[in-house]
Amino acid sequence: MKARKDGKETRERILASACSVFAEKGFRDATVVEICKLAGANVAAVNYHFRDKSSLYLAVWQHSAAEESRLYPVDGGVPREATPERRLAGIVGSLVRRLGDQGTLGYFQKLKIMEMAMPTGIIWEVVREYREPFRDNLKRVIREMLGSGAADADVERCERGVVGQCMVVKEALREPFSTRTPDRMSARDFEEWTAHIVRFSIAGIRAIRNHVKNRR
Amino acid sequence: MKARKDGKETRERILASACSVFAEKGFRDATVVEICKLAGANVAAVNYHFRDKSSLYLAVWQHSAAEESRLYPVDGGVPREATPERRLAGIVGSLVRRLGDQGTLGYFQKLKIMEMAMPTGIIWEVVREYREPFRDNLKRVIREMLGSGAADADVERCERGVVGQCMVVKEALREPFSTRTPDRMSARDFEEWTAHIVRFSIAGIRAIRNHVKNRR
DNA sequence: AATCTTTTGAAATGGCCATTTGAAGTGTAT
DNA sequence: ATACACTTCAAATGGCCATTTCAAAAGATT
Repeated sequence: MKARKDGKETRERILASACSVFAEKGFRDATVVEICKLAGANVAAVNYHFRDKSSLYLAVWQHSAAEESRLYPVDGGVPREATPERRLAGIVGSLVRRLGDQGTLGYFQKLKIMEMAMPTGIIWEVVREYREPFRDNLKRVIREMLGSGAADADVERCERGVVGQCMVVKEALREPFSTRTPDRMSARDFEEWTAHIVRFSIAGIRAIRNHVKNRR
Repeated sequence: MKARKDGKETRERILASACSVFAEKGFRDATVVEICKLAGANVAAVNYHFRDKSSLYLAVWQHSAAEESRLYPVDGGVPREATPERRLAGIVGSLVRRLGDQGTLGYFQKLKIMEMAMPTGIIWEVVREYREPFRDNLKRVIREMLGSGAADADVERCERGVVGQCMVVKEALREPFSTRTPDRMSARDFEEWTAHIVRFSIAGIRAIRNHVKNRR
């Protein structure tokens, strides 16, 4: 009946603050007080708009996952008919460009790493839903490149390897594991990383293809 | 003057419990009460033997890092005179075998991932000390394989890629990112992963070498 | 303007947890 | 045996934080 707009506004301010605070501190170390202070809202607003901290966290994930697959599609914008090599480049480009997102999505990468390292258990469903199409797509590309002789395990290992290479681009370059500040990475840097990973991986996958052929 | 042995014993029981509890829950979510209960000791014992929770965490890292470089040397047991390819295999083998350690060290890999995702700031010094020789060694191997035309950035990217591939072997295969249970991986599985990563990476590095040559 | 509903605010509640405290217990040395 | 330092213990302390509560404020509807 009575739809007030100010309510939705603070809801979104809180969601935005929650994104950055959760990403900075993790689910456990982020406090509701801090999120609300950043949003210029009262603590009770979290209860009112989201029920509790966990549900707020879930909302952050749902929002971010949806936004991410909108801005960085799983195919990287490369058409399905393209060669597998070009499609691989599209996928890696998407993965790496996400890391450099300066807007609402750069933080989400950190959130994902944290969740991988110490699962809260709150967002399993979301992850499965948004990750499965991505993995399936990447596996399909790799399977084409490997040829018919490849086993599922071969595909899986290559897929893991590609993702692993992309993951460390930014996250592993932090204290205490590095003294570099990855926040300084430019768009050019990300392009170079993408090109590197694609070149490296294409050669790697071909080597596995050859090995598989000789194995039989 | 008066050195009692029972003191050292509970100290070590607490240290052992701390290893597993910290690895299971992370620094923040692990509680002193739980650690002590597992160790069969009183809460105050942490204060007495380690000063506080942070120092206990530090002690866990110092212990684990020392143990790790003892059991899994940075060169993987391959002599310095061996070909870079063989030395690479030694390094990757060390990295991957660590993941499968069933003893006191399997947990430490989780701890490292957590610290990478959400640094506590407590153990920076330890990480730098134990990681630098490892990275230097790996970079040296890769530089040899890349040839003299390679820039530092090329070496760095390859090095990151190799480490990234190793990292995801176990950690990324967990809920919610996978439904596999990596605890079931056998020694054979780890060998296959090692062989895969080595083959993949040698081909990748060669491709980068060729590209670098043509670039000039 | 009067009324209803949505939204906000400040303070209170209750739980969890690291750390402290001071006394009691225990091995070691004289 | 006695004294002494080392070690353990149970209970208290104090801080932090999510969540609740209930009254006040304010948009919407008539």
